[in-house]
Order: sequence, then structure tokens, then C-alpha cells
Amino acid sequence: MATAADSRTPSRLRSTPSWLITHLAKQVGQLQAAAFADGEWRRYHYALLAALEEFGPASQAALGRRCQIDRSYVVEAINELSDQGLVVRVADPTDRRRNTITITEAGAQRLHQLGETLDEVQDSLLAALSPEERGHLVRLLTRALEHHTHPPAETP
Amino acid sequence: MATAADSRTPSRLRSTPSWLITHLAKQVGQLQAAAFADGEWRRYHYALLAALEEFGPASQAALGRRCQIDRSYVVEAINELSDQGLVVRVADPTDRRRNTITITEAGAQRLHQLGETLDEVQDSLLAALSPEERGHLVRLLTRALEHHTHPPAETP
DNA sequence: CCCTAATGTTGGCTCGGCCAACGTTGACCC
DNA sequence: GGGTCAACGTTGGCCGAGCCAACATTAGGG
Repeated sequence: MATAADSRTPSRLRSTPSWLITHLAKQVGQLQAAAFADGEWRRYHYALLAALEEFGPASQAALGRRCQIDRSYVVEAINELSDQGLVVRVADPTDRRRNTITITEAGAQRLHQLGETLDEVQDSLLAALSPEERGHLVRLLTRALEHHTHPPAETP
Repeated sequence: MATAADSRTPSRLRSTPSWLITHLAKQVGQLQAAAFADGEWRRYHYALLAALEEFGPASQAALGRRCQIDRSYVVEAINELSDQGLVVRVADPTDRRRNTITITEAGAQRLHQLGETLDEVQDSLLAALSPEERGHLVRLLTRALEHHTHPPAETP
């Protein structure tokens, strides 16, 4: 008895940005999981492929920095990507510590496929918002995030 | 060599709402962890106390629904809260399946303490945004979220 | 030449979210 | 009244992600 009335969220939470953000992130997780239920998909694949396509071949460490992924996860993800032929891993002759990762033709295709599916995810995520509002939201989120990734200025 | 140049995020990611949201959520996690480094703190404590204060005593299941927490986590969290005397768990005489959870005076105090610390977290989270922008962000996030929690209308 | 730092890789820890199971108990209906 | 179904609290497990430590190899700078 009472599943309607007692499911109201405390106002303290509804007005707290961090709560809203973490819960929206939960929604993101579910929507992505649903969209990629097929199987072959890791959250990071898209990020890595995107970085490779935009900036060209790079070392694993550089990829991790760009996508903000831990080095250990880069290893796994690149393994999977290269198993599928979406990416090529070659030892860098000029620096024998590094591997040079290069995106393949198939990788670029997959990137675009994933991109389309991801677009649909965004659509259902932000279904309640108009295009202008979505743009606004993206700008606000971007500014908030950038403030943490490059700390803007010291106050000495 | 090159930690500055190769740390640029792919534009595909920067413009993807889901990516922004999950990464902001990561920031939330770190900021909260830093703010509550003292120890005695679970992500859920605040939510549960807030629900109890706003809506009065409730069963564990109702709390879970309100805060969107899994029943299993409610058990743990209520254990911890009652160990600290912030909450009282009594068997409901009218329905012997239920426990009635009630917030104590100490619990209310703790709620407000946590609230203040949380406010600081919001401040540093959204440091890059003006008060108006923060309000705007909250409204946008709220609308996006509500669309998923109460699905608005069916399209028959 | 030595010391530091970066790289790729492996492994482990923790937390959150999710789901399954179970025994107990209420509600509902024939 | 008995039987069925649903809710409740509780325990347990699985999986994904973030984080950090360690290690051997290799570059680079003093």
C-alpha cells in the first residue's frame, strides 16, 4: 500500500546539484546499457576511437590523458579494440617504451556507428528539453567541468 | 614529453551530454570524498535523514523508494545510522513486516551539519558558474530527471 | 654514469547499482 | 477458513568503474 505517495523525493535532494548529477549519470548508464545490449561495447571504446580519429595515432598514455581514463583500463580497451581489428598497436621505434595506436578503417566506421547510437541515447536522456535548452545545458556542464580539469587561476 | 598538448579532450566527447554528465559525476564523487574524509559518512546517510525529516517516520522500503536506493543498501545505511543514534528502528506493531524508522534529535543535527558541508561541495563543483547559472542548471537537470522518474505520457 | 621519470602491464581494493533468494507477514478472494 | 499473491527486511552475490601500487623496461638530464 502506497507506492505513489511515498515515492516523492525529498526536496533537499531535488535541489542539490550533486544529487541531480549523480542520478542523471545513473540514467546515462542504464540508457547506454540498453542501447548497446548487443554486447560488443565498452564505455571507453567510443572515447578512444574518437581521440584517435581526431588527433591521430598516439601512445596509450596520451590516450588515457585525453579521455581521462586510467592507464590500466586503456590496456584492456585497446586489447579489445585491436582484437576486433578496429585499432593497430605497434611498438614505437623512436621510443621503445611506447606503443603507437592507430585507428583502422574499420575502426573509423565503428566510431560512426557508435556515434549514431550514442546520439539516440542523448535524445532519450534529454527528451524533456528543447534543442536550445540542450545546448544551454551542454555549455553549463562544459564550463563546470573545465573549471576542474584546467584549474583556471591561482589566488596567491 | 608532451603532457600539455596531448591532454586535450576529443571534441566528440566534449559535446556529448552523457559524457559531460558522467564526468561531472566523477568530480562529485571526488569532491564529496574529500569533504567527508573524516570517515563517518556514506553517500546515502544524507538522503535518508533528509527523507525522514521531511516526510516523518517511514518504513525502510518507503525510504528506498523516495531516495531511489536499493533495499539492501537501506538496510546497511540504517544499521550505521542507528548505531550512531541518529535514527531509531522500531518494529511496526500494525504491520509486523515493517520497521518504522524515526529520526532522532541527533540525527536532525547531523543532517544540518552534512547539509552545510554539502553546500560547500556544490560551491566548488559549480565554482565556474554564477548563481543564476546554477539555478538554471538545476532546473534543466531536474526536468531531464523527472522525465525519467515519472514517465510523462504514453503515446498510444 | 647515475638518478629520476615515463611507459605498458598486472593485480588488487572499494564503492555503487543491480538482482535473486529466503522466511515472515498482510491483504485479498473464493 | 484456507489459499494465493504481494510486500517487507535481510543476506548474498555479480559486475562495472575509479583508484592506486608495483614492476620491469626505457629515456632523458645532471
